[in-house]
Amino acid sequence: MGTPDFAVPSLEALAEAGHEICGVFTQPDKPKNRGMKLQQSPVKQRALALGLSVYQPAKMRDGEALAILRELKPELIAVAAYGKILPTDILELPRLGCVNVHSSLLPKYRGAAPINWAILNGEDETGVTIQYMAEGVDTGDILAQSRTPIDLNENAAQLYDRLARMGAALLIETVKELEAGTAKPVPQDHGKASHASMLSREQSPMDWTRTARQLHDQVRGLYPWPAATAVLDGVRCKILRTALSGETTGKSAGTVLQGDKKGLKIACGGGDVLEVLELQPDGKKAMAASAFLLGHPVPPGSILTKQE
RNA sequence: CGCGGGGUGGAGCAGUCUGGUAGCUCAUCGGGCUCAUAACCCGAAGGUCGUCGGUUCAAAUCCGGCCCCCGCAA
Repeated sequence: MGTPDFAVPSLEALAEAGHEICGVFTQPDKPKNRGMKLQQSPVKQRALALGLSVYQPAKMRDGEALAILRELKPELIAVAAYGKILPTDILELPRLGCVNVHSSLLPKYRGAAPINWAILNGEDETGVTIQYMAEGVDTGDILAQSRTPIDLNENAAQLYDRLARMGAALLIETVKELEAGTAKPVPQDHGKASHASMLSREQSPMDWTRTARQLHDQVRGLYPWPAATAVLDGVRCKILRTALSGETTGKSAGTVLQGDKKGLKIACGGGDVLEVLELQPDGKKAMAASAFLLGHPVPPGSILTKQE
């Protein structure tokens, strides 16, 4: 059971490992994007390509999903970013249980957007966890965990891909242990739990009174959606990539220190300096900050303010 | 028919409303200056203005069709 790109490597890994996949559950096709065209989830697309049976129940609690699962008689249910909460009767159905691939080091960052929040909070390490599923979201016993450092310039999309692959590999190992009966579930330390809520566009506007590091983390953590944003020369831009210049300045936060073909440097809170490398104006493609500046002068001394 | 922005030398933009020699910044090439330079000065090359058709003496500009890119909303 899964829906977005994150779940695809796990699906592929299970298939490659030779497991019999009796059914793939994913969210129903939904109207998305320009034109509101109906769109299949990445998991559905991959599953169909693999010739697997796909099920897309609208609800998990109305008995329909349960009926399907009773028919399929799975030994194990593996879940990765499915986007639906499974009721107890489903959790108790498979002989080997229900396991979930979660992209954080549980009990930290339970919930919807663990990868983004790890970066937003400036963590230097994260990982993936395979857990038994319990009634509370991401509260189940831990079966396996794998850690990885977060590079200072890695963005959420890059980390997302890495963790998706790590998660898939760890899932396969864990399934092997479950089959062999050697798995050792460990309860979470609930006292250390934290929650990673869904992202929203309200987190996008950059507040230049924050430190360069905080803004850098915001840019990386919100990439590619909803993305950090700033207004330059009256144009709203997604700020896609930044760098910590390492310089310091006495100018007040939000002051443009340099805005030419060599780059765009802005004073942040605490006298730190953030360099904007790549951005995307509304209605345009992503471009280097220096390219944007050729047609949109942002002279040194200008003051950037937080967008409404 | 969800809402909206855009396609102009290699890059980013102006020009379109109020048709009449296609402009700016950067990059490129040549020359100069300099101990030197990614800096500065002089000069040059480079564009079927997305595409098809219409109106007109004349269309980047006005009208209509089509293609492509992107933001929002979901």
